[in-house]
Amino acid sequence: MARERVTVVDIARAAGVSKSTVSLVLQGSSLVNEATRAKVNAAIRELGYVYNRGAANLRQSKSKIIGIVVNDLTNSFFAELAVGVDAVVQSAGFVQFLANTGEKSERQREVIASMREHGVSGLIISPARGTEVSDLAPLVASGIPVVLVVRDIADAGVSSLISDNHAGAMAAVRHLIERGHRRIAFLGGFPDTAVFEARMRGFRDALREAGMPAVDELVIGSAPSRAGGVTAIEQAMMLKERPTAALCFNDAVAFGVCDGLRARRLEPGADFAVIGFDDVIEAKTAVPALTTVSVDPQGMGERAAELLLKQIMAGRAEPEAIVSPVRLVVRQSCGGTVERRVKEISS
Amino acid sequence: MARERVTVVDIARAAGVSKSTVSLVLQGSSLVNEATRAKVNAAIRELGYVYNRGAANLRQSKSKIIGIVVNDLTNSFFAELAVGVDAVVQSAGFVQFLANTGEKSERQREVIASMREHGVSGLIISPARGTEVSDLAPLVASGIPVVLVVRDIADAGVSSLISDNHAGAMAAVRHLIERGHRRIAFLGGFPDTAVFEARMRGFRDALREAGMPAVDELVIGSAPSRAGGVTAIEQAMMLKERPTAALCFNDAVAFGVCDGLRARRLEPGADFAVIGFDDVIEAKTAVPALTTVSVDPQGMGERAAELLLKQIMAGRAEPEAIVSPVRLVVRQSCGGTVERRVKEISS
DNA sequence: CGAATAATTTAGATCGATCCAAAATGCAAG
DNA sequence: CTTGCATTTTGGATCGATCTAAATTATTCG
Repeated sequence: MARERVTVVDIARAAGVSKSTVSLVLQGSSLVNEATRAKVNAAIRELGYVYNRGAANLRQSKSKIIGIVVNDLTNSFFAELAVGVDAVVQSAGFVQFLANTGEKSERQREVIASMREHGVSGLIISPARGTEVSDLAPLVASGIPVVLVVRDIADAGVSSLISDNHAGAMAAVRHLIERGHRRIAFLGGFPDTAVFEARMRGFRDALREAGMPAVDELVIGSAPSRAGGVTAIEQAMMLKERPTAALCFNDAVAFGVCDGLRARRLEPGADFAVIGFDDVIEAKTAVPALTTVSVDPQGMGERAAELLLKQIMAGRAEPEAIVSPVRLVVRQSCGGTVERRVKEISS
Repeated sequence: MARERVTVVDIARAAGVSKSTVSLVLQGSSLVNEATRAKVNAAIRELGYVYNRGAANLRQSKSKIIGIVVNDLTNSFFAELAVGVDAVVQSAGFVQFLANTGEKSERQREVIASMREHGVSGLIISPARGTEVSDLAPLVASGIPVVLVVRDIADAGVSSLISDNHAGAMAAVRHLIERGHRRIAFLGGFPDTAVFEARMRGFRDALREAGMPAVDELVIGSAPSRAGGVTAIEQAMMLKERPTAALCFNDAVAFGVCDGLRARRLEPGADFAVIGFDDVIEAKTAVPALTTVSVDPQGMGERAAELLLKQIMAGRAEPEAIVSPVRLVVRQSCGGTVERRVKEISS
């Protein structure tokens, strides 16, 4: 196998036309006669021609590649985000370079550089923890469109698409208060991130609004993972005055909290109210189904991709900062008996 | 911003040398004098030069891109697989094109074609359901290295890396029998897939080995998801003679089965033994921790990537069919009290 | 039928790097 | 101060497509 590459010249020869004509056909130009177009297409099929996008890009100096870099692909939130991006991007005729940084900003620098070398025409980035404006500076200076998702970086000078973490957290806590809870914990997440900060502020503001004190020992950070949730709830249950409900940093933490409760023979939902954040797919089917603030990761990926494509098409666009509305989906884990009751929040 | 592209010629001019010399420096050639190398590197930094890999690829007719196409990225098994591939591939200086087919073979055809046009130098494919040899034929005919993972396709003429599904299922069922279970179900998965077939065969063979009858009504297919697991266990518990244990098609199904059991006030582990398949990260931290046949998705991704890279380097390699060993990790969900007892199976 | 106009087709330069063969330079020995 | 050999550097062709401007062919019409 592995025979010589078939090029436009080969198929031009086979079809008895010039390579220019072949190029026209490849681009679906209307300038070319039906009969010749048919001849050329026949030759293309005959010789098993494969278009060389790299060569075309070189001449046109633009590509149909977009890059997406995520901080943790093993977290299904980000996997779903990537799926959303992929769907939009593919149907626009682009392909995506996907890289996982695993929260390491060194690797993030490398992969962004690598993507630039490959000539991506736009980049969607969910920044690694601790990413600074200076990490992104050379990229934004180059003028290629960038959309930040999930985590914003102040003054980076690029578009961003984040969810309304503050409003979501407030709505969740209000709901818990309405149900009669008076000792509510905020569990999980790394305290030095903007997302944590926003959700925690929502938590605090809702308590203040209800005239309830914010007890510091009820805010317990941890890794934003299932395992982190287990340790956070364990710590919470060691307190003299235990909480009766918790808003969790994200769904993974919430699942861990449920696990940890069961390990102490407490039934999530019945004995202790748990609310998550993100609404990953498993949230709906878990038992008990998880009450959570729905961020719709896949939809967010789609919107990020659309925003990026818009900017790519427009050439030069003003950076937009979009805050995506969020809604509380009440399921069983917060003691609700009402399935599928949905509260619209917004912004 | 968005100024003119800086090319080798520009930096050659700035450094007062020829573009050939610059090219040599870029490739880290030892032919070039230390002093000039320094001058060139200075100019590169000064002008903010970005290497154009596309142009280089054109001349060298080889790229540092590998493609990975997965059938369902929202399944964390495949997300982890992709992470494993990414890790190896990145440290070998490659980047990965990742595409999600969502089990649609039409989309699979498109993305494979697109990747070929972009000149990937190798492809790792976890085929969509119902992929035929003919779907892959043009690809393998082109001679570019391909590694099939997770699902093999007979006679495709390419390398494959699958887990030892048969041995894994047998070990799991043997374990359940040792614990005294006599009515064991096989739950979840689409019956028309090779993976299902292999795992089910292992299930049957272990029963036969123990002289136990294989009861058809105890084999219940479903979607290979958490939701599918819920419906499968519900169906199983409707039988007159209920099972006391189940081997599940994969971990997602197993989690669903646990959910379904709880919904009936049965505690997985204590009241009913559940064994999964794959060993996704959550298996360890779930409560009860899931006994499962460990496939190590991330490790599998790494090995697939290594195999592919080997073939790319070798130019032309014989297709290998690797069956990756698998081990039963006994945790709590099968009623075990022994934590972290590990049985090595193999093949 | 020939000029004018419209519809097709094409030669050759070009994108940004690599590679080859050949030229330029440095250095040691005679 | 050459000659000979090793070390560096370089011009120009090349990869496979696109693009421009111009050439060719077809069609219309007075």
